[in-house]
Formats: sequence, C-alpha cells, structure tokens
Amino acid sequence: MKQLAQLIEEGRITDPQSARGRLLAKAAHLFKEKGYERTTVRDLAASVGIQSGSIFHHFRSKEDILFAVMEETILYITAKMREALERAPTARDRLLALLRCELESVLGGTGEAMTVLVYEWRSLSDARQEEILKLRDQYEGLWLDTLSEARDAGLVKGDVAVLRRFLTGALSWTITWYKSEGSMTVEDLAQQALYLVVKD
Amino acid sequence: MKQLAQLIEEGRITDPQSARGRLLAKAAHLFKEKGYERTTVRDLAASVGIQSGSIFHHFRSKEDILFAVMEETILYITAKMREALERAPTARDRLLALLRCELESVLGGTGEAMTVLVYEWRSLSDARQEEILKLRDQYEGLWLDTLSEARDAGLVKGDVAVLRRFLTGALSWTITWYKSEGSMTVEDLAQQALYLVVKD
DNA sequence: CGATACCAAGCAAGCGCTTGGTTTGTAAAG
DNA sequence: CTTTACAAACCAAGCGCTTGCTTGGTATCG
Repeated sequence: MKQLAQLIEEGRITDPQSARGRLLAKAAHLFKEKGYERTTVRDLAASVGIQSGSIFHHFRSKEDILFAVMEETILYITAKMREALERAPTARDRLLALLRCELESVLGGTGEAMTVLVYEWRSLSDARQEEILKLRDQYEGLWLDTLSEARDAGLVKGDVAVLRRFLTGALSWTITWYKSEGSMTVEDLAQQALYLVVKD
Repeated sequence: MKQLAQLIEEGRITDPQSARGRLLAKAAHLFKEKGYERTTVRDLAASVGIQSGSIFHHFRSKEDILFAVMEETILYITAKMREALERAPTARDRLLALLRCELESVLGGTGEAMTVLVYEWRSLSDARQEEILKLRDQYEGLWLDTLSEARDAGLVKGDVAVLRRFLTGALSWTITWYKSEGSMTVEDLAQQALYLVVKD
C-alpha cells in the first residue's frame, strides 16, 4: 500500500474523513444514482447536511466536483493495479490480477465513482476531458502491456486492442447487474472473465 | 422484411419521412451526443427548424420523445433479430447472426438510438422504465435461447446468463470506440466476438 | 485575532411547457 | 373552377419554476 499512502500524503487523493472527502463520496453516489445533470447542488449539499451555497466554499463549481471524483478515482485504481501487478509472478497471474482489480474497483467501495468515471465524462468540458484521458492512457497502458505479454505466452489470441475493448465493456457493464447478495462472488466473476479470454 | 413492414403499417414504428419521424431521428442524435438532460427542447426544435413550443404539438412532453425513441428502437431490433434467426440454419450460424445483428444495430443507422436505449434509461419515469424492461425481456429471451442452444451443442461453456451479460457490455461499448473509416469492418468485429465466446 | 466553515437570502439565466392566434394542406359543396 | 370549411402544423410570446452560483454576514476554534 506504499503507493496509495503516498498519493494521499501528496494531497493527490483527498482524505475520505475530511469534509471535502465526504462530499466527494456522496457526490459519487448521487452522480451514479441519478446522473450528473439530474443531481443538483442542493442535492449534494443536503446529502452532507449543509446549505447549497456552502458547497462553493469547498469547490469552485459543480463541474469541479465531478472532475475531482473522476481524477481521484483513476489515480487510485491505477495505483492499485500497479501494486497488484507487482505481486503477480506469472503472465496468467497478472492477467487475473487485472481482471480482479478492475472488477473490485467497479463492484466494490469505489464502484460508484468508477461508474461516474465511465459514464459521465460527457459532462466535462473539453479541456478536462483531455486531462482525464491522459490519466486513462496510463491506466490502459498497464492493460495493453499485460495482454500483449499474455499473447506472447500463448494465453490469449486475436487483436489485443480489440480484446481489451471488449473487456472494458464487459467488466464495466457488471455494475448494472451484479448483486453482491447473490451466490456469485467477485472472485467467481474474475474467474469467469479469465475463462472467457484465455484460450487453452 | 415482412415483420418490419408490418410494424410500420401497424403504426408501432413511425415513418422516418414524417415530421414526427424526422424529429425522433434528430432526437436520437442529440440525446446520444449530449445526453438527454443536456439536450433542451429548444435544441430539438432547432434541429428540425421549428419553434420550441411547436414540439408539443407532436409530443406531450420531452420525456415522451425519449420514450418513443427507445420503444421504437427496441421493437425494431427485436424484429430484425427474429428475422436473422429464421435465416440461420445451425446453432453456430444463429449465434453469429445475433452478434452481427446487435453490432449492426449499435454501429449502423440505428446506432444512435441504440446508445440512447442503453445509456439514458435512468431519465425515464419508473413506470416507463418498466415498459421498456418488458420489451427488453423479450429481446434478451432470444439471446438466452440461442446461447443455451449453443451450449448444448458444445459451442460455448460456462454460465449462459453471465456470458450474455459480458456480451451486452462488450458489444454496446463498441459504440464508444469503433470507427467505420478504419480497416476493420462490422463483420470482422462480429467474427472477433464469435471467436471470443466459442470454445473450439 | 484571524482563518476556516458555514448560513440565509436571493439573483440572473435557462428550463419545460402553455397559450392564443396564424398559416397551410385537403377536400367536399356550390 | 371557385368557395367554404376545418383540422393539422406551426409561430411568437412568455409564465412559473429550478438551476448554478454569489453575496454579506455569523459561529467556531486554535
């Protein structure tokens, strides 16, 4: 967890305990549930028990909140993926590690923020879309490297870029249907996904 | 094309030439591009060259427009899938037919409306979400039947319901990245998708 | 005392939608 | 062939409401 702690210390990720952090968590929840446009500043304020105007003491604009949710989320998950990759010895392990990591991000504690990251980027200004895109490229680089390595090892076949894009859709879509109360665990899902891509 | 003509004749699908039909096409385009909430009634009116108030001569509310786009789209694609299934002789053919049909729907002429159907359902009232859901169940039934048949034939393995959900995400996500100007055709994509799910 | 966090009130703009009246297309009646 | 009738399609104006955000002031705490 070295890298994660580092991110918080550097102030790149807000402490979830702080007022700003709590607001971001609630914002992610509301943005996911109702969508960014349907969520009003008054909704956001009410969710943390303050007046709507007081929001602007913490953020310059509503869009700033959306951007912060997205930026912190992608920084967080990229760091987590790097750590998971370091711990995995073989190519197959690394592939499974990424599948598990992405599914945990989508379905776990950061899931709401991940959903916002995936589905609400159109609400950002062009300039900020590009900023997020740069961070996303780093994240996708980890995936493409791992998949290429898996292909060289004969684990997967076909176009790696297309495969990754199929996976992006398949994994992010789980947020719409997966229920943690059911009999299927996230680990089961990761295994099923691995089974889908690996050609034995 | 018997069933499609039938749908139009019954008035279940609006003639694209009519004023209402043209508005629906433009609405699908705008809803996809900017999202339903960010698209104003004034935008919609301007796109067909009338005043904003005149919209309400054709539709009772803005939500009615969204609902019409969604309902007509799902009726259309369900009819197309039924026809494609009838023409396919083997289980493998039928699987490929569905993959091709869904990709063509997402990436072809009805693609914008399909995107709206997939990503904007939260903007509908609960009652109307349910209406769409009923139509969607019929559509998904075709998929599950075909996948079950494929599994019995030893073409695919694993949980059919999970497989379909992975596919839903993977295929619908193509709208965000596929460019028809590139070297890859929709047919290529369908083949790649078939290759992903079929275990030889 | 000064900084931080907040409240109470409200403004300007934009929203979906309504209204009353005008144009346009169609077809029967004279 | 013209006149009359009428509904469908549309315009111009604007109403009532909500939105993101601003402002001036107050409480809290080191």
